[in-house]
Amino acid sequence: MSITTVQKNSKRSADAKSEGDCREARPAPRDRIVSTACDLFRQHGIRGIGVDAIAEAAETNKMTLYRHFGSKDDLVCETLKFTSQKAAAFWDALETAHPGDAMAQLHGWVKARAQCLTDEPYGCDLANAAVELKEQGHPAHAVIENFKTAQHQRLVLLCGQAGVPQSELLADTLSMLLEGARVSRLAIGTDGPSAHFVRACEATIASFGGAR
Amino acid sequence: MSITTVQKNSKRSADAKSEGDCREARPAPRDRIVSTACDLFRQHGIRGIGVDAIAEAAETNKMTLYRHFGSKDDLVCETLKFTSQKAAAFWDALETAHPGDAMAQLHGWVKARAQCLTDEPYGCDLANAAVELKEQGHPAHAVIENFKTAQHQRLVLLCGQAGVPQSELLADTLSMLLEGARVSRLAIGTDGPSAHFVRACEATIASFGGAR
DNA sequence: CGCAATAGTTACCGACCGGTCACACCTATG
DNA sequence: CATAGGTGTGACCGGTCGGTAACTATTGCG
Repeated sequence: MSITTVQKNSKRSADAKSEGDCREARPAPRDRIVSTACDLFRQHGIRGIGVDAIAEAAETNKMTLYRHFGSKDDLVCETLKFTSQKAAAFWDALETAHPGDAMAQLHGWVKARAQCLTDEPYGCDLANAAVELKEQGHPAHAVIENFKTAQHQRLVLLCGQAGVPQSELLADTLSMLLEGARVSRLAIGTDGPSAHFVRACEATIASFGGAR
Repeated sequence: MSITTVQKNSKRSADAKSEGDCREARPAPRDRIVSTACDLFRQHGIRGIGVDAIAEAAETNKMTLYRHFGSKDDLVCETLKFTSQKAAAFWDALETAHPGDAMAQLHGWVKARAQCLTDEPYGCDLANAAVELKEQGHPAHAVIENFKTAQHQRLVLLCGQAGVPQSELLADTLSMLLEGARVSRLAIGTDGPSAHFVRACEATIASFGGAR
């Protein structure tokens, strides 16, 4: 029970004097909260973790949390935006890895997404939030829709640049394959359909004339 | 507030005398609870609705609910089994619609699933439960895994009967397409990739040599 | 009829939830 | 040194949650 309370207060004053320069100066409370909330929402679900537990895990307290975020829903939105921003870097890395070669980028997309499937078996935070937050008009829905639409548009663009005929249908297919692989991975595990995500994607791309 | 409390108690005694035979004798409490819980879990999420609200919506009370189900988790499992059983009837209907013609059944599967996408925009109850219930060892996970595995095996069998080469990969692909279409439909709406679910499936089947 | 099983009612419990308050604390800057 | 702003602390609030107890009402069946 009390194991979770490891090291909390008077950390700055004590450590700053005893350990001297223990740099890597830990992030500001707000950043710690967002990052920690991200993890805990993933582990327990948005409804499955309380703001008090989040604050404690972030080595701060509920009052500070509410000074930075107006409500739990607000915090949820910020964590989803946080995840979205990290996803944006993925596309940049893809382009620098295969500059100018859209088809190679497409195959790289498949490979990278397959890696995500094994590295992050919890699925997509945004999609999971969409499943969990049924309340109509919840502010998170806008964040989710923007993110998912943007991700899909990037894929549509990539398929178009690769010169594939019916590029939009290919992008739709690949989007559904990824989304389905993630939820299948979560529901049945590694031995389900998601095991053949790469083969399915490659076969699909080839059937669209992407072999050349 | 009190609008929800429409007609509750002394229904049997009063109505039986006044209205005479108002048959269609409403289901037993247990069945009403399971059916109602199914709907409410869909609308608000499993964690988003309380047992008290479920009992009231089922025109009974919490005490009766707990006489039939050991806990809320138990009720959750029963509702998931209930949904699973209804899904089994789907496959029978598919076979009677196209007896002996596996390829026609496969195309019928696509069509029927597309219909589900528009009729039931909330996605798959079992998959949603898998997303929402993160607790390790939750009894629902076994129900979900059994159901998803069984559904996929039926599809594998169907693809095999249709004489498609690489039938298992085709089944995997179609499974992921369906699962992805449902979550995409839920996250982005009707204009997302799920809009082209049928075209994606048909193109996939054709590319596997299923056109003959 | 009389009995047993099922169902309804009310109240209650402890735990936890999101959110707020008042107040003490620390640290950087002037 | 003094001041101000961000931070930590603990108590508190009303509400809701899952689950239980005790008692009454109703029903079906021998």
